[in-house]
Amino acid sequence: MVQAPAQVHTRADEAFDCLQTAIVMGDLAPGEKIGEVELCSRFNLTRGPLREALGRLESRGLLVRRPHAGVKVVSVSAEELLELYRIREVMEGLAARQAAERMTDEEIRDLKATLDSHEKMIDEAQGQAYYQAEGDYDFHHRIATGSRNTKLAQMLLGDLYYMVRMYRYRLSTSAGRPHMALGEHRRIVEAIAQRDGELAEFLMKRHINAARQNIEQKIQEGVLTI
Amino acid sequence: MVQAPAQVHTRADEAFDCLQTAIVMGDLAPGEKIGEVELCSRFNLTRGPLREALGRLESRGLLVRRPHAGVKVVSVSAEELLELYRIREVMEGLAARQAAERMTDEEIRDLKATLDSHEKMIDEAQGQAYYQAEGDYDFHHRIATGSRNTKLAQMLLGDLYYMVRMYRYRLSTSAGRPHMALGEHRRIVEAIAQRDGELAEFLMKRHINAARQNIEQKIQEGVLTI
DNA sequence: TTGCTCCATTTTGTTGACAATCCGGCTCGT
DNA sequence: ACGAGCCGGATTGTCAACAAAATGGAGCAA
Repeated sequence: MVQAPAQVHTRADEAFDCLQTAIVMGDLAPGEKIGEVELCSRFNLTRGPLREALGRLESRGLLVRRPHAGVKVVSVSAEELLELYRIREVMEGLAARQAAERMTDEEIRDLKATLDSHEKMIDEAQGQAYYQAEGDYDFHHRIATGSRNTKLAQMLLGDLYYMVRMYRYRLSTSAGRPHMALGEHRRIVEAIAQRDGELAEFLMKRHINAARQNIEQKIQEGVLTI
Repeated sequence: MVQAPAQVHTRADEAFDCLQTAIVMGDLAPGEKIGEVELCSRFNLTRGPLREALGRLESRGLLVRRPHAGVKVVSVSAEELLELYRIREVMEGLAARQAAERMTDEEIRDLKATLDSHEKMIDEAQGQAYYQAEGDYDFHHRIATGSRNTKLAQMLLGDLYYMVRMYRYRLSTSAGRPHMALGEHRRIVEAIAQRDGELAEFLMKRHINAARQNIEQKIQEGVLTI
């Protein structure tokens, strides 16, 4: 979807991608228990590759599987969603620090350009928070890969983001935050451009902390029901 | 092995555990390419469950798989091992902080008792750094679960520790560090007992940072060849 | 009526065989 | 002699049928 797979030749990879996007997009509701044969008919697969993909998904924590009892999409509680942001805070803080130390000048230029395009998108489609959500993901994606920390990027991109995005589609970010978030992004990039890792880490942690508090507030207001 | 699986009924789980421990213990050398049928005969399995386990292992980053070309155990470079410690630093720092806020009094008592038994083990089998390594793992394991952060514990226990342990068996920790590490552990537990999350986080980060520097130094000395 | 037990159906777990793909060695041409 | 193309063997990916286990309902007893 957003992360173009190099080449998906095998059926199992195909099944994996299909299921993953289906879960993230909400086509498969959290807590929903699904039979293997139904999934096979829905995605035109046989059970062999499907089971392999199921194993991968389970290992990533997107679904749980009880022996002989079937699989069901994982349902994350409000508390667990907030915990996810706590993890993001420290991990992306590290990513920002390492990105400041290791990103190439060209990557930093691209990053700035990305922010410019995000700003245009926000201005054009104001209120359409969806684009902001995608843009936000794009920003954090670049920082993660820019850290040159293979495992860190793998954990952020492969584990955390999918779980977060799973809820992004449901709870489009609040109206006021896109502009604020963009400003925070700009300051982070500035710190990276100045190769100030410590500052970049601090700003990134504060940025994600703000996002978490935003969600927390909405939950307390009863706007968000998870 | 060290983590008794609740109940491994399915063959795929069995295969997963076998392969995982085989990789961690070094029975399957990093970079070694292995055929599916050979694995089947070695662990008395059929290819179905094996492939499912292989998918899970790949998803966890313990082995890589090229379509139609076979699987090979992942080989981590020295730089990547150090990067792993950087990730541990921030994640376990968070775990320590949350553990200080959320562990029950009983869990803290158990944690102290664990340290006492570690001390005895170190005194009895001095030089035998192996026990220390296991004890160290046990300590960090308890902190991770004590954080009450499901995903955090899952990522630490399911992803990072296995990769770290993969090298622990090869590069038994240096002679002097066990005693020092134990002292650091004690101070961390003290901070947790006082419910001082901030201090616990700081101490844990410094503890892991020290371990990282220890490894880094040994690599530069040429003692460690990875 | 309520609870338990037993049974049948459905679903999962497993197996072995089949088809597609890649790697190594060989032959042939220049 | 050296490189390119080709073929055979082996290995992986896929499939459909078989066996085991659990859920749900029906029947019976209290």
